[in-house]
Amino acid sequence: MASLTVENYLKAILQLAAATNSEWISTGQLATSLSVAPGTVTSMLKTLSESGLAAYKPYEGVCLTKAGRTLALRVLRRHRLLELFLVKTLSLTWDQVHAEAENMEHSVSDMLIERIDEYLGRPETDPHGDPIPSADGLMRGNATAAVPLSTCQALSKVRIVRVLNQQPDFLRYLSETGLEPGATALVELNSMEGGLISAKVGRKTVSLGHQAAEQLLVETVPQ
Amino acid sequence: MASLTVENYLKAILQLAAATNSEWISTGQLATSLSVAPGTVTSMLKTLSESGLAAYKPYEGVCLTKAGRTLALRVLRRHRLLELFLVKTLSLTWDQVHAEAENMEHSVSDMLIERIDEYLGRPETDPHGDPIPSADGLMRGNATAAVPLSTCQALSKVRIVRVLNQQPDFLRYLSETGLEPGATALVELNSMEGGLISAKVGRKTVSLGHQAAEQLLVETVPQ
DNA sequence: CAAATAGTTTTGACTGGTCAAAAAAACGAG
DNA sequence: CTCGTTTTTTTGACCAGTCAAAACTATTTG
Ligand SMILES: [Mn+2]
Ligand SMILES: [Mn+2]
Ligand SMILES: [Mn+2]
Ligand SMILES: [Mn+2]
Repeated sequence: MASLTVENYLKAILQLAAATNSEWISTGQLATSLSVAPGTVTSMLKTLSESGLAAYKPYEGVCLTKAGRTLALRVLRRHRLLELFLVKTLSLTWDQVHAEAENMEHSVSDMLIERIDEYLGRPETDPHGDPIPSADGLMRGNATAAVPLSTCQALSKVRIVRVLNQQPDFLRYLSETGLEPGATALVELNSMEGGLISAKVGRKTVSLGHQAAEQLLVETVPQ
Repeated sequence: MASLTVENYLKAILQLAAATNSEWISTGQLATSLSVAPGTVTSMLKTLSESGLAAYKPYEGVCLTKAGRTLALRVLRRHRLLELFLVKTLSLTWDQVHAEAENMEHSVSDMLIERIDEYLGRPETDPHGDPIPSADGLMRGNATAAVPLSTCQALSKVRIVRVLNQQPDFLRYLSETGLEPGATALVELNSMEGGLISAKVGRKTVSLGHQAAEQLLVETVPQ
């Protein structure tokens, strides 16, 4: 029903809102995120508003309605299930699946998504640790108390649960060093002054800048 | 590069040409096949012609160029590999996969298709027995001497290799009766006058009208 | 062969999505 | 507050894809 374009706008609004902890998103943020001219966004926001998918206040920004949020979550669900499916069945790597899912998310039926969900055993997170919205339109898994690796003290034992920066280069670097969701690491050093953090992963010790370590969400593991 | 619409037109031209054994396809045929107004087709044919994908002669019709044929075959390859992949991994039925692949065929990368091809073991035919164009742009498998079931004499033993009519209802009927590609059948009766043909499939005998039997391509099996 | 019919192209219009550049509004120092 | 900067909206234009209906060709058929 909703066009590919509308789906992309709604998903972008949802994700920007999540990333910035604020319901309202500005025209400019959307334009940047979608690589589109600001005027283009303005006109699309009017369209979304007219179709009841978003509330638009000129010069203030946009906010999803119930219906818009539901649709956005459905697209996000398709996206994340597809990512996991491609990793599981075809061994694509986690740095490849995003681009692939970005296109496919608009062209698979609900029936197919249900089959994929079933096949994967109703997973809760995608390959990047991002939560998969449930079939009934809820965003799950925001309960877990994950914190950025950059905030972890030396000697704490942690498990990586989510990666926020999903640039392919960064993801490949993480794969090389073993810092993937599910892996556990022992923090050996966290130096404010040096701006870096070292952790033992497997038998190797890897060091990351704070900037990078902020992008890794971990949960602490009882020793 | 080529839009979804262009891909659909090219694929339709290719398949109409195959179905009618003639390079040239009329505006009207395309309009029917794509469920679009004739005038719409005319203007798209000019576009295809300008981009070097097809040769268009007003009032005569259209014919794919080398480039157009290559692109059409790539789309068809994606379509058929996707169909088989969905059947194999998610147990979709052969009457469901066409609709699904019709949309997905435009949104999967060459890399993904290569992975699927590898995963499936470089298959030569899709779930309907249609040949899968090769990665280097050739239509394979036109060598086999398959004939319509309707032409088979009584007492001949045949293997079903391809189904031409792919209406979901028809396909489901075939599944019920076991007349799927790969299955063998023993022709018990082929009556011109009665206009029907009976064959033993497994332990059951099934009868088909000639119209339906024409849609089943078979190869004879040495007794 | 001419008239009727069938098929095709043209015309004019519309929608959805986009951009560049001009105009307007909001913001933030001083 | 007021001027200059940033952000947003408006304007006018464009492209792809589509339709309905009129105009035109081609093909039948009497
Ligand atoms: Mn997308
Ligand atoms: Mn993801
Ligand atoms: Mn298609
Ligand atoms: Mn098929």
